[in-house]
Amino acid sequence: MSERGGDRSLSQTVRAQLALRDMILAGRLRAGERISELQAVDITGVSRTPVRMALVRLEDEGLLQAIPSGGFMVKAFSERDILDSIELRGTMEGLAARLAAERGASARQLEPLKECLADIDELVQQDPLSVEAFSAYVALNARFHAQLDELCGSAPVIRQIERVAALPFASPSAFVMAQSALPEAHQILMIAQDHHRIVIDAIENREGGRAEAVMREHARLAVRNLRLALRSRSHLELLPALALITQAADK
Amino acid sequence: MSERGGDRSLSQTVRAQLALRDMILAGRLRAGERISELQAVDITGVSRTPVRMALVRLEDEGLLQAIPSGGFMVKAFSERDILDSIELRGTMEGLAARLAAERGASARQLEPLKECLADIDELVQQDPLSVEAFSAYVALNARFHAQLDELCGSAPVIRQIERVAALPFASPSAFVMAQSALPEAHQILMIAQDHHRIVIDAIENREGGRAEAVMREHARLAVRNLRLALRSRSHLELLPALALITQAADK
DNA sequence: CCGGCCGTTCCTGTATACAATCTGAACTCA
DNA sequence: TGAGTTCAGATTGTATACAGGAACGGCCGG
Repeated sequence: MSERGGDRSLSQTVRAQLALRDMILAGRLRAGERISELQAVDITGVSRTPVRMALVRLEDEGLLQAIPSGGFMVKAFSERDILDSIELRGTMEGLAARLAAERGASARQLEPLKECLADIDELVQQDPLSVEAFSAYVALNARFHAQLDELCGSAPVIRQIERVAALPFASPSAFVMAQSALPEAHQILMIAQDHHRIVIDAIENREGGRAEAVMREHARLAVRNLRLALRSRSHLELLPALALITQAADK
Repeated sequence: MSERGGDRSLSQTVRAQLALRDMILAGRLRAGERISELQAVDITGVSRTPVRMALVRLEDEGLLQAIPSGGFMVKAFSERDILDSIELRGTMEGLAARLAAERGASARQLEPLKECLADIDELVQQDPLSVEAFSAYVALNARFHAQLDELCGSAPVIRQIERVAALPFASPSAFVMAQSALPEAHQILMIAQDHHRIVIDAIENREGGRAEAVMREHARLAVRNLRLALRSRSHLELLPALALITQAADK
């Protein structure tokens, strides 16, 4: 237990990146706060070179912001930034779905999607969903979205979707865990699953407009989840990403 | 003339980044080719640390691709990647225009846009457009798009648009210069300007759907430009970005 | 008492040395 | 002859030393 960063098979750069990201998401580095390289060295236990690399990577991941005079600070997000990021993801996933529909997807390509669909179906059948069920849903949901995005067959589109979804509050499953204690949870999950089913149907029938529209609306479920969670103030500790929100983001 | 990289006021990292990007865009580093740090040091004349930084930045700019075992290679793009990137930009600019329309833009905000519109009007009035006029158009067009994107008031949206437009073949003015010798040039420019006018009108009247649709179609003009230029095979030297296209992009 | 100037201190940007890993080729053995 | 192995070269990942510059505090002058 002499090394601090955990698994020694990872490169120092990746280790530093993970450690710093965890710190930021945990809210231990507050938004707007300048994060010096030396400080990051102390946190991560690696030397300045990989720390520097990790900071650059976190910057274009969107969690850090470069300071003109040099160095980085933790980026501040407004609530609106979050909503816009979700809308942005929905728009791009809508594009991906439309392209998939217009260009056609073979039965072979659709098969894993349908399997995923069935798995989720089975999951949401249980009426009182356990926390473990929510966890499983998050994983399956992520897989479904990834496979769906792949269907468009366009590397640039996939790349951009991944970039947006890398933000902790814009990923398809960002606020799923937050609803695990809400009464509306089960209903929302079933609606989400209906969207999943519809988009596959639309792609199968080459209905590009329908596929696009449903994916856009699908993303907006995340907004509903977020609003519900914020309103009921329940289990906010399940949303570490909210530490990044500032009431008045300077921008 | 002792220094190689040019302006000494820029940081070594930026200098290396510019030099390497120029080399790539000029096609002097072919797509798929591995680019070693030492080689980059030779090219740029700076030491390995800033070179490494520049390589990382060029990777998330999208021009380079990380090799699993370490290092980077010049990214290869298919013709379809280019078309998809343009569609992607159109989709996101459409989102920005829709948001601007839905959220409303004040007369004060719209004023610079209208000025830009008038400037372009004046430019496209000349019937045989000079090469200088095309250059001026590129600048004005870039300004118009930047201001339009800003109108949505959403930092995440603007950020993503900029990331896509950073690709040399996806920017709003990527293929304008290529048409400077085409007979259809003047007509296309006038159509583009009509799109500009329509989107402003739509935003002014809070017609979100119309604003979005016209921006999507507007981006597709770039596809037409590209196709025309490729078909006529004229002035391909005006399109340095095409050096990145490979017939069969390995992906 | 307040504002501007100067020095100190910390921080980032850059260069380079070292270590570990990967690549490639030649050589040997079945 | 072909495949496996081992060794050499090169290349990347990491650490650290050094230099330039910016932020901060104290001091002096008004």
